Amino acid sequence: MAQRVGIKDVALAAGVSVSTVSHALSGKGHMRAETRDRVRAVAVELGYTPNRLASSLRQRRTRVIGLVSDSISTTPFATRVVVGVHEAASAAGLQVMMTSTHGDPSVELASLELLASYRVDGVVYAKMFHQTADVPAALLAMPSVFVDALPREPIVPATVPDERQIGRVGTEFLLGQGHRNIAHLSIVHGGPGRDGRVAGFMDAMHAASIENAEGFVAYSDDTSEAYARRARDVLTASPRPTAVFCFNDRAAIGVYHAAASLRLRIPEDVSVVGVDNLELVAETLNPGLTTVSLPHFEMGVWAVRTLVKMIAGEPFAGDTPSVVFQPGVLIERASVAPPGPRVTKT
Amino acid sequence: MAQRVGIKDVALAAGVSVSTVSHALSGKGHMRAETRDRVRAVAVELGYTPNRLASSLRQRRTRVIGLVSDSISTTPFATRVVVGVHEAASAAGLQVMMTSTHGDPSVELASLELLASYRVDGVVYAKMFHQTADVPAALLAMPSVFVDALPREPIVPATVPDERQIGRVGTEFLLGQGHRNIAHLSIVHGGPGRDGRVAGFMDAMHAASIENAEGFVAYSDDTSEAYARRARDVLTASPRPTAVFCFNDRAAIGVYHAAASLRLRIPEDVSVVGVDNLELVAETLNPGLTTVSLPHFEMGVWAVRTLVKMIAGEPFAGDTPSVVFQPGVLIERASVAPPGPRVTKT
DNA sequence: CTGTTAGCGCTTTCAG
DNA sequence: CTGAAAGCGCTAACAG
Repeated sequence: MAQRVGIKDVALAAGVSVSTVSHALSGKGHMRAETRDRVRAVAVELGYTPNRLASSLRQRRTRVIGLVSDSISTTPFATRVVVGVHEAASAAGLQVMMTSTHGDPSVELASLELLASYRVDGVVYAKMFHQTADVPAALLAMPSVFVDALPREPIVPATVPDERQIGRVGTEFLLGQGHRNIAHLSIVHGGPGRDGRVAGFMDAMHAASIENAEGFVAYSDDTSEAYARRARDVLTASPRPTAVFCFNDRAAIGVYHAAASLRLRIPEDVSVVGVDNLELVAETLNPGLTTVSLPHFEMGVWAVRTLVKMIAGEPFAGDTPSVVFQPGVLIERASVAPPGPRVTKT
Repeated sequence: MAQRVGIKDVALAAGVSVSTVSHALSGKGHMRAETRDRVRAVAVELGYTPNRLASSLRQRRTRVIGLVSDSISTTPFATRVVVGVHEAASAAGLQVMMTSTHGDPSVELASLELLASYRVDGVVYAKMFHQTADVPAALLAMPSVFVDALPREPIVPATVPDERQIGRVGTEFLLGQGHRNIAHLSIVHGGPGRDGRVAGFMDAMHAASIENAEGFVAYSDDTSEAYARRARDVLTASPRPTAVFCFNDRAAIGVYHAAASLRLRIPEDVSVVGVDNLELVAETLNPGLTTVSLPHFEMGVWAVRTLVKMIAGEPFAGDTPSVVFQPGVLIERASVAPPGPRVTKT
């Protein structure tokens, strides 16, 4: 059933040796164009499908990379890095074998060993929330790249979102619209994401000569209900902020709910900016949510591109730019307007 | 760098032959337990990672399956089948190589050939919207299963959502709450999804002895704006429906928007049920959307399970149950309430 | 420019 | 119960 015709059959049919067929098909070495074309013609005629197992075995290179992540779907982010990885891999002529570890170290180890047994050329090791992580020993045996995680030891290249820039971009947009009394609804659970965005918020506020910006940040648990409650506090402060920059889109949903219950209109009474660009959410919200898009797709692409270089033998030195920070980009929708005298909208 | 130790090294270190190592590791054939254990111990001690390329080449079986879909991310559905496929594959000891065709037949062909060259044991061929599709010739050479698509020729097993049941379930829930004047907001573009759900709607209405149910269905284009417009028509009809069953969650969003602009409260003035269970959306909506979940995960699981059987040699006869219809399940949130005298909610 | 030959690392009869 | 040997299908020296 499966491809019966092998390189031998092609050789036979074309009246040449197998090595000639191999050369003709791979284009390596020089040979008479005529022979090459004839061989190729015979190959397609016979419906020859080269056996990559055999060739990989021989060449010690599979053109397959592994993608191990702690989740392939808990969040839309995961999907975006997966897509980025696949697109870049496909562009580089690589296939990808993906495994999901559910965050379990023992299945992670098993996954890595499995990938090793398939002799993948390298692996992309992705986390779904920006964090610092140990480098699994099994990874050291092959080229690998971290995504959305910083290796505790700088022995593996990595890419993460530029959280600080993200905080700055979101805040600056609000500032640019004329807001000055801007609250930042963040999360209590610390980490690179929270800390970076808070820092970016401060940067922007300070740059705009707004003092005591620390006083404008509120901390909440990362659940819709908690956000809604905390947002209510924020929106009932006095003077009431004219805008709130949210840690993520979920927090923004909380602000929408709180605003609705307080009969505050968005964006007339309060502007809101999120982070994540969960498109489904941002577009469902009424009005649409202006938000900073996280660079998940880009991280996936960068990861396989650098992996490709490593596979090609470009050495990774722990001191060359081993981590790149990907910027976020602001996606403008309708949840922001200048502050001040109420603007009427239809 | 990559695993240097081969079966030979293990044999040498254990003082046995390679074939003994092979047997010891695979557990095939009988041998003294002592020898077997010693060999195994040596293997782990040496950090031996069997080379699956070699074994696959020899055994003519890779334990890898292909997953080709027209998109891996346009919709959250895609992700759910991908997850289902991965979970089931992993449970069956299979790896998966995924390729995305972007709906382009030529890249589809290339993908299929690539998978064939890697000698995958079978392939799951998935579409992201329920449809009927031709069977690519390249698929015939290996075991394969269709997902979310019916093959035009019944030569490949397939699984699709039971659209009619889905239509029925959504409608019956509303009926069960006491609604009788129920509108169905559907799409103008025909297909198994639309037709099935409309039919299910009719089934339920007729079973409840409600006549002229056809009159209750409205057709819209599948965009948020169009849905909102059409929903407005529906909600301004007289008598005004007390509930609307939507073709999908996007349509439900349209109803929410229309209701908001008409100052109708959900669920007090109008109940709404969607289809898809886009969780992000359903939970963002205020109140949460009650909706029928589509069986994408289940389809992915079913697909690899039947693929596994086919690979095992269980023949596929075109007349055995070659297509299975997966039911949807109703996910209850807050967008439905009994009709009638207005219920007050805090 | 083309053919011969020796493996890549493993599994599997078939002997011993 | 264990080992020797043949090969899975391909590539890469090396000859011719």
